[in-house]
Amino acid sequence: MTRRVTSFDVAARAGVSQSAVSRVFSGASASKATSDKVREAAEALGYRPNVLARSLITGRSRIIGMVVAYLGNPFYPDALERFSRVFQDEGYHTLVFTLPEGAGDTDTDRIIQQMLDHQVDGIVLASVGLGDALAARCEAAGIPVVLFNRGQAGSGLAQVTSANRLGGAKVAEFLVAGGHRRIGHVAGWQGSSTGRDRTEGFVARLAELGQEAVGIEDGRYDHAEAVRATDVLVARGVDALFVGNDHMAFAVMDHLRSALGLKIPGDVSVVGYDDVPMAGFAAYDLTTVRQPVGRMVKATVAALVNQIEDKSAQAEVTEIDGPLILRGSARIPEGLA
Amino acid sequence: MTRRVTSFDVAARAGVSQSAVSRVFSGASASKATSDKVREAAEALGYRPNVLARSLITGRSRIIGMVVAYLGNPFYPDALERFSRVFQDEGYHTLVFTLPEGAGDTDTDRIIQQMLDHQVDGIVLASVGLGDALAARCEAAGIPVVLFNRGQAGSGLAQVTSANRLGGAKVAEFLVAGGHRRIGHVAGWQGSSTGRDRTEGFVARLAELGQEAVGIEDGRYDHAEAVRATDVLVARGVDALFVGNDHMAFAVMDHLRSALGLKIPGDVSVVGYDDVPMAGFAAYDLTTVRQPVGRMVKATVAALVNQIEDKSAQAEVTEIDGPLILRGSARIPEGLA
DNA sequence: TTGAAAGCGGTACCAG
DNA sequence: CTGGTACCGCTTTCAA
Repeated sequence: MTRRVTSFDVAARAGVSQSAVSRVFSGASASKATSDKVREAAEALGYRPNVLARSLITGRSRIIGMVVAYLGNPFYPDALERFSRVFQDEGYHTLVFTLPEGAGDTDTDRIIQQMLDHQVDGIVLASVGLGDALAARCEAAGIPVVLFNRGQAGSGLAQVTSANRLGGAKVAEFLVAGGHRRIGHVAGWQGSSTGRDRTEGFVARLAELGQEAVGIEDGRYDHAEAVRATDVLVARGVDALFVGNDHMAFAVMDHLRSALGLKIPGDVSVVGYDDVPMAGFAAYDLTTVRQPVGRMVKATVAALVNQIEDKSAQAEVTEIDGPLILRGSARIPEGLA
Repeated sequence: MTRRVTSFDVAARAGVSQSAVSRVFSGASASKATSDKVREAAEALGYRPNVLARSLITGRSRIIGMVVAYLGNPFYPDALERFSRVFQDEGYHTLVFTLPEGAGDTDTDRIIQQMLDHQVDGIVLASVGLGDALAARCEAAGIPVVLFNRGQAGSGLAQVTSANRLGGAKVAEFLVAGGHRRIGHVAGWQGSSTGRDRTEGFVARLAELGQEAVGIEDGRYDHAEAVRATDVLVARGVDALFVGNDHMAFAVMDHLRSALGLKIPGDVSVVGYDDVPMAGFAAYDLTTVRQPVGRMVKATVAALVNQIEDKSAQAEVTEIDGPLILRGSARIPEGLA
């Protein structure tokens, strides 16, 4: 293990000052002649600037802290993968923290603390709430935070979601147009903005169409809960089910078919939300609402980078709109889909 | 945004030297009196040591670089989650890199380079090969590498896998004991040690039991390929299928049922490998081989930390053994399961 | 044990 | 544009 090559080594070999080397690699002004000499020497020596030293003085680490909670829901690995890639393209790197199952404020606190210790330039919280105290700490430290796929009213935090209310409304339209008159709803966790918004949009549009849900049960984004909710709704004789997210929807369809012996579609139509990769399976050929994950991720990154680079930038609340595509095996109404 | 509190501030307030503060926080020798004064002052000021500065001088960042390739396969998000947690417990943090679909050596090269730039203390490659040149670079930089869930013969790299050969053999026993005589195999990618080993163990034990597979097709860990392979094998009249991993197995079962209209079990039994969370679905109540993910992760972390802390430690090849549990909906032989 | 001082490897401001 | 120099915040000898 040979000693690290430093900018001094490069300077010596190139016959310039160490400052010159620094300028060349930090993109500051330098004549072409100097630049060439330096690059050549660096190349020969295998020199790479020390990121730590740079961060120490500039005060920016080019590292983003990312907190993910539900990696069991295929939506998040997908998002994580995109994040890491997009950040990389922007010259940032991703320090990942996962939150235990029943994590409390203490856990979140510790994690945030660790991020601050590492001088992250920004934080992405994927479906994780942030206590007001912590938000304040981040603000005091001057670290931008963006909430991904979850809003927090009045938090003053930047947040990116998709048009969940609109999505919920579309599902209502879809099912009603499909001739369903006994529609049930296995809701996403009502403690989350995402869950609430979808439900709200759904219920509101249903009412506009002169209908009311046969029943609404909170599935809490949990398989077992979703199954329980399904049983309740099936007992009330639903002919269609709107499930708060695909992860639950798979379990629900599975339960309907295997345990309850119902046909989908036929006995009951099911519509999910998220369009996670698994939706490709034939047996789970779910009618679903596509979330524009790609654009959500890009918007999140943009919002973060924006705040990092321009400290005066406002924390904005972004709602990604767009063609929420419905498709799949539910009884498809004419003119829709 | 107030200026960061430094060890000097704490020193001033505690009435000691800055060195004293440093010692207290780096666990070096200090009298109880000093220690108390310092801690109190630190507490009052909200002081936290600057990780970057510390890393710069110590040469250890306490950051692990982790490269993941197939986040689409539920096995990996699960592993990632465990890694991040176990590393956290050990006082390390996880910098995540994802590899694009058809990533070549260039991509891996760039990623490794970035890790080196960040002075990671160690690298975990989850199912990603590492070119010899790159391995050499890591070695030169004195950075330990551990291959997770994939071996690379003669690489001299530390690697952790489970007993894949044994697992494959157990599947052979299981299916034969279940009375199957026309067994097919949708293999895991034969370019991977994991895939090869499972297949080898399977084939060898089958031979010992006086049987031969009706057919072996490489599924390449890909849905479409697995489905294609399934068609081929079904055409040959298989009554049982061993699929190289659960991710493919779900697609295979799905195809068998939905497209081909076969009953599982009944027309054909299916055994997968990995025991990813989805296996809990009733319709996909897959008979599967459980990989001891938890222990694999712990072993990987241990191997890495070991090499980091004791530079003279050997890069070991670990094969996690243990009760590979078979279960699920396949035709279950007496005395097994 | 303790404090003073020398770095770790860069960046940024300075005068030239 | 260039080189000299202070400094980022901490760890680590070294004497005292």
